[in-house]
Amino acid sequence: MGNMKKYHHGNLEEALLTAGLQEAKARGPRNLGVNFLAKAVKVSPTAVYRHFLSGESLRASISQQAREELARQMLKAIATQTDVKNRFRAVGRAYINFALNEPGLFAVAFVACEEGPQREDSPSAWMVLQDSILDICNAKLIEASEVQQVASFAWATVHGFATLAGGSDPRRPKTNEKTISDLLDRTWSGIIQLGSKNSAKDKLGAN
Amino acid sequence: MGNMKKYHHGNLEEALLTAGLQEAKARGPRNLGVNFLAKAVKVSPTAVYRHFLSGESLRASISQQAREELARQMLKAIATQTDVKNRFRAVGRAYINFALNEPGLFAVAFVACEEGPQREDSPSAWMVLQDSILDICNAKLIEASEVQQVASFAWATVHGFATLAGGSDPRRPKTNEKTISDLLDRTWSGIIQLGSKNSAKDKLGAN
DNA sequence: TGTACATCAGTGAACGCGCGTTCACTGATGTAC
DNA sequence: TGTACATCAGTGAACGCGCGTTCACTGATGTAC
Repeated sequence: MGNMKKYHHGNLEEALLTAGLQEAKARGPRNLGVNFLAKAVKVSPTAVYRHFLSGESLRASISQQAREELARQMLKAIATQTDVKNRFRAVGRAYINFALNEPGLFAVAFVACEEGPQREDSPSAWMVLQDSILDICNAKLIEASEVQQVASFAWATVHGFATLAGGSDPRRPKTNEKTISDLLDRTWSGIIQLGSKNSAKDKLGAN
Repeated sequence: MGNMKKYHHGNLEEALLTAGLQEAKARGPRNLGVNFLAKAVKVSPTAVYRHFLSGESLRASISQQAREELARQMLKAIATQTDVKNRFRAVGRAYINFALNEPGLFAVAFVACEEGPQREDSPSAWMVLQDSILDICNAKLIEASEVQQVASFAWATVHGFATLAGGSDPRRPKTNEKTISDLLDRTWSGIIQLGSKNSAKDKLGAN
């Protein structure tokens, strides 16, 4: 078997997703269509519809896999860190590194899909990031009421930098160590602000 | 004249851009092609090539106009503010408001164009934001050496939030006043960090 | 243990569509004499 | 002031292409008896 030409493919669904991810790595979201991917896997376009409702849902699945790959890299980066602050930095850095090292995958991960995936992301990049914020809360550096706001802020900063730095704009930010480290420093400052929101209120006046 | 059917259109270039922006407002980047826009302006597709080298360069021009509209709204928002901090907040808020109020235009403004525009953005959203950071520097709240880093950080945060909040992700951040205000507070904290980088270094140890 | 048959996972040809772009052309405009 | 002509800005038909999707089909697989 193995190299025998088989009529039945074996695991076409997985093969399509793999081909999609490979193409995403190489060229981004441009070619993630039914005909293209069917050709890549040496299968007729019709066969795709045995495994996906439509081209759009195939794309949604590929996009989800890209997000999950991002989440895995974030988990891997966080694994070795114990300190709350370092855990957050590791998450942020992994997010940014993913965007810089795999711009195609990153773009595909966040293309606007008409159709959402039917299962939840697992692991979920958003959850990994939020968990790192919850850790900060557990360490009493922020309050429970702040968690959502902080998560939005942190996510926005990291995602924005990743998007801009990985883009084609001539004004795009530098991507050296210093810039990224500085960005995470400033993000950390924004997260804990002036200790906590309450103490900030006490120490400062209005505005 | 006026409602007379003219063979010569008059100002087809401008008409194409206007139609493109209108379509961008309504439906985003999906339909900004030669055939579609030619039809919208009631002109044969070929006529487009009298004014643009290719469909791609037409798209690049539309995208540029969208960015310039963003920049104008930022300028308008900043006009009434004198305080450095409020000027920055106004810029950031205008950026976010634009993304929320005109998601189509915002998406078009930042689509990855293969081909860059031939003239510089004018006004340029990036420059407006950077100018607001320079103001902060002039007010001695940050140092000249920090300006680029701060600009990257501020841009990333605001752009990231705008992108995520305007997207379709079910986890997307809330877009109420409180969330946005909090985001700008935290961004401000990150900008000025602990007063200035030097004083921070003095007060804190390594890491 | 072998055979009949339902089910499943593919094939291959064809569809209509919109895309960007080209061609040879023609109607309108403006300028030189 | 009128006419001839170059130039410019459009027309309309046609290209090849890749897209998503459908159709009637056939080869392979697995299960019942």
